[in-house]
Amino acid sequence: MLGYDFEESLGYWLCTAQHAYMAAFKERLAPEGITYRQAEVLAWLALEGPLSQADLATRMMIEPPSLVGTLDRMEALGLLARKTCPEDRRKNFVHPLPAAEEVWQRIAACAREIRAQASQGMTKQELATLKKLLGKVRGNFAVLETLENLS
Amino acid sequence: MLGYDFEESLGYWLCTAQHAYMAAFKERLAPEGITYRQAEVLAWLALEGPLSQADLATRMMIEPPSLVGTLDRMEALGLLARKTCPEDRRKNFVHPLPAAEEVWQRIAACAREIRAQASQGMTKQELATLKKLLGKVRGNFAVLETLENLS
DNA sequence: AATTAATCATTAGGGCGCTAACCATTACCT
DNA sequence: AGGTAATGGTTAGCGCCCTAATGATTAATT
Repeated sequence: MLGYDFEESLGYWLCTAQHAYMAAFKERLAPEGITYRQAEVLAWLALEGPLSQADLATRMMIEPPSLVGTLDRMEALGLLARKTCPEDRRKNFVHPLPAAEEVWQRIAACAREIRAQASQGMTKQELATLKKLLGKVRGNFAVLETLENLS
Repeated sequence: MLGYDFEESLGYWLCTAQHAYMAAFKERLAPEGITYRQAEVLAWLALEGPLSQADLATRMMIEPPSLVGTLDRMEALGLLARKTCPEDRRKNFVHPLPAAEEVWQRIAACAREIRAQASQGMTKQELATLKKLLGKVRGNFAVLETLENLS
């Protein structure tokens, strides 16, 4: 039967921890009437200003087609607007609308709460170690992607 | 603008690390003609034998309706069969079929490879620390769920 | 200048997640 | 026994992920 032993696997711990984190985040977001991905769009726009859809998709680590539906819904909600770039008329720049500002304020508060809750009972040392090791995990896979891009 | 600073957030590291892990896993699984969730079904059945759909959903940390489609597809592929339980005719027990065995062998090998790659360049100490801290994160959210269940 | 190649957004189609609502079956309870 | 939960699986409807293919625009080539 070739037992696999989930508990031993790093993937298991990674998935359950991330699942718990995201579930808590989504739960806090629900009363605000917004989804996680919509919140992330507002976050990136708040941080970097208007972005093209391709740039936004890169930052969110999804493919451009995956973004279309989310932007459609947010546009319908009056949270943002797509404006074609005059210099390159292929591009749409995504602009947050005034209604987005107050929503973003509440969302950022949620994010900070969740962040604090996630690291409860951890020393600064432990937190730094955790981030460092998670970065190492990501790096262990990123190497391969780089090599693939060279072929 | 109330900057949020993604890099500082534990959630950011958690999501990117998990994303890299899962992307690599799915990529290895694709040539086997199977998806991640289908692989997970086979894994649980291999570990615990036939399970009801509700029990399977609990282990996979999803809701029972989310499992229906995946099981339908696997049944169509001839990987498993649903059999109604004689003692409680509400329940379906999910049984792996012979075709699933060879698939599971290859999948388990993939899982072990990814697992090894994820922890490359880490000492046993670091790995243990990482698992422990991830467990702590999960625990920080699990507490709340428990309290909610009491209300 | 005209053709070819690359880039951007979108649609189409499929996989997987959720909640709410619906049956069928079983458990509980007066 | 008979009515009322509670449980197990399903459907319906929506959100979000992917790849492959399309149309529009811009860049690069010859």
